[in-house]
Amino acid sequence: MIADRRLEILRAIVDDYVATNEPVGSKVLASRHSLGISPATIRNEMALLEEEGLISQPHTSAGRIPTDLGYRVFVDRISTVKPLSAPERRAIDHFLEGAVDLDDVVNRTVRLLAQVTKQVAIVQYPSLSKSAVRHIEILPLTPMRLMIVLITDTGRVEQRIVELANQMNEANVAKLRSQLNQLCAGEKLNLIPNTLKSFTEKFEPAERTNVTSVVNVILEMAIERSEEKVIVSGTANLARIPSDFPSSFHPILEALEEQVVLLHLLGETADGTKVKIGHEQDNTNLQSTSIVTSGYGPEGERVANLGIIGPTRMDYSGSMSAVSAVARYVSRFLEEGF
Amino acid sequence: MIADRRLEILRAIVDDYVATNEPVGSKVLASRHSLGISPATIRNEMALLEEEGLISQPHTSAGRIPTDLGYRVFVDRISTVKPLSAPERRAIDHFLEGAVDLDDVVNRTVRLLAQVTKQVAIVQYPSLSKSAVRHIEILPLTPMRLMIVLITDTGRVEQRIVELANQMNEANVAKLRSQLNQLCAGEKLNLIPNTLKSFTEKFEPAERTNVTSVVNVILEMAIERSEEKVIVSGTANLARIPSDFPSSFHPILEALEEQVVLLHLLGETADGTKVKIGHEQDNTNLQSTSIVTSGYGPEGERVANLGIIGPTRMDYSGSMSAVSAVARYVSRFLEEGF
DNA sequence: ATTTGGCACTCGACCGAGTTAAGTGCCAAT
DNA sequence: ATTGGCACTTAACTCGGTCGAGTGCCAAAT
Repeated sequence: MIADRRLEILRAIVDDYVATNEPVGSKVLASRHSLGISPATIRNEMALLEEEGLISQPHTSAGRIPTDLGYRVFVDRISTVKPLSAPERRAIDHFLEGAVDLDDVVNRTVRLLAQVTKQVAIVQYPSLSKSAVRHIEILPLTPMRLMIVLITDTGRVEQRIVELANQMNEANVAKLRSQLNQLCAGEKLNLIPNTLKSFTEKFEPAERTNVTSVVNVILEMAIERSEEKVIVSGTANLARIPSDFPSSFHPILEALEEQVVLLHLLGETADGTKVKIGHEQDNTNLQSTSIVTSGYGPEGERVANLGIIGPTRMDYSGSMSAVSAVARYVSRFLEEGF
Repeated sequence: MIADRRLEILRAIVDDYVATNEPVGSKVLASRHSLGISPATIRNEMALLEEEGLISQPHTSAGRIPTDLGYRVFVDRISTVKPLSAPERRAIDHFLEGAVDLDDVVNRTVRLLAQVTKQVAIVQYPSLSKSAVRHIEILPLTPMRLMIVLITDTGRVEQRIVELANQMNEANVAKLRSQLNQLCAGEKLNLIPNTLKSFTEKFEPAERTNVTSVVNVILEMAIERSEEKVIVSGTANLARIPSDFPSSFHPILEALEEQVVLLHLLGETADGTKVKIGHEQDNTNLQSTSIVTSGYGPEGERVANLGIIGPTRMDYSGSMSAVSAVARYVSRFLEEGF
């Protein structure tokens, strides 16, 4: 069990280090924070904190900096919810006013998040598989070519073009459309394959080839997990303080360009705000960074994640407040519909 | 008029500097390139090149590096089309196979371009205003809410949701849809406002409110220049060689996040491949960079731009070949349709 | 008249020694 | 248990000296 006073000192070290970006020594600590104890006492406590692996010295004659574990303890046991500033509050309350479609919502969100936290923001599109079909539209472009549009209840719209083997007239297209909608409307996407399993069987052989093409495209749109899209904003913030990433941030930028990496980073969607610090992450390119994520989407059924990524030396309280506030607000907005 | 031999020396300096990233002196120049003249002669010529403002010395006892003007002369008068390597050729010939929609095409293009040139790639979506309406679709979501989908002949799809003041039944929606398509199909987007000018007048006052809402949304979609979208890939390449951007590349990353800046950067769409070098650009944040752009789209009517951005010290021949090859290929692909 | 070798000169990069300042650990005194 | 004092460590900075790459210029060679 760690003594309270020692935790208080850890907090002071984290606060100071985050603010100044310089290892903090016992003397400045005593003078800047009024802890009521002398530098010598602080030194004793710091020795113990170091023994526990919560802080370390870059070199013998330098001050201390928190380790990843130190930040972890800070986040879990010390940090308090930092209330957002009035302007931040105001920005978050209004940034989605007048958003026209899902793209717009996601784009505004990622930009706001980057701006408020001064970090790199990441927002995942509401995952298709957890949402339900609102409408399927089939448009004849030419007699041999259809456009299929799939609209989900999260406001997402996917379109594909399908080439037909045989001509298909307007009437048949209309019939197909209404049949498909009758079957699929309101159905969860991951159940669609099951729903359409025996759909093609009802058709005449002459028509069946075309119908099969259409159904296959719809299945593709419904299943396609790889379509889980992620967007990023504020990469410039990485370079704000060059010393944050001593060994060049080329690898970090590289990682941020890979959809797969980002998806893995955001992790499983779930309620609440989560933090991953430095080496707690698998990706070796990102072990000098921390991420703060939160699920969002309709109450009780989080449908995607959003979050920020920055140096391990970040303002955790502020980032966590901002991320969860934005997630809450977007969730509410999505629930209300556009 | 600059003597041929002097140009030959300029070429050698550019080649060497691009390859090594180090100021090049008269001795190495004489040994690496077999120019048939002694270092002393080269020194004399270099003094003249410097007088003309084509090269400069970082400091008195260093070799020479090309100035922006030097690169300009290199690009205009010396550089030859560098044939693409076999693997590059092959990559460019196949990267669009199996692309499913416009998003997919643009995304693949930007990634390929970044990969081939090892620079930051920028691709503009085919501009709406120069393309024509292929189809307008209206879907009733609820009796008070419609979704409008606009499909252009460049394969672009825009959707908006519109709230109605009064209910509207399926039959009326269908009527409206067919009337709108009759009027607009094949029409250039920038002519749409004119086409629909007096459209609402034909309707009963009871219907007119709803029809006006719908028409307004369509006009919004047609006019909306700000919807000109640009995507970027390969920002990690900026950080590949840190010394390329001595004074931190924070400002560059920042500029690359602004749609407006990117659009301005790509400039007017036009045929052919264009190069802007260093200070030839307006944006002060980007004066340590050069950009290579090319228009693409159907023959004779270029509809958007794509290009790359990198340090002024870049392989201009290679970049220009790659950019124009990719532009050519995408144009052909778009012309054929999906 | 051009090219070339030679030579004195310039200036950043590198090296090593010395100094400074921040910070520590330990110990004896409170 | 806390504190002031003190010896110790070490990165960062400074200074002088050397080294080497590169230049410009001039006189000799072609």
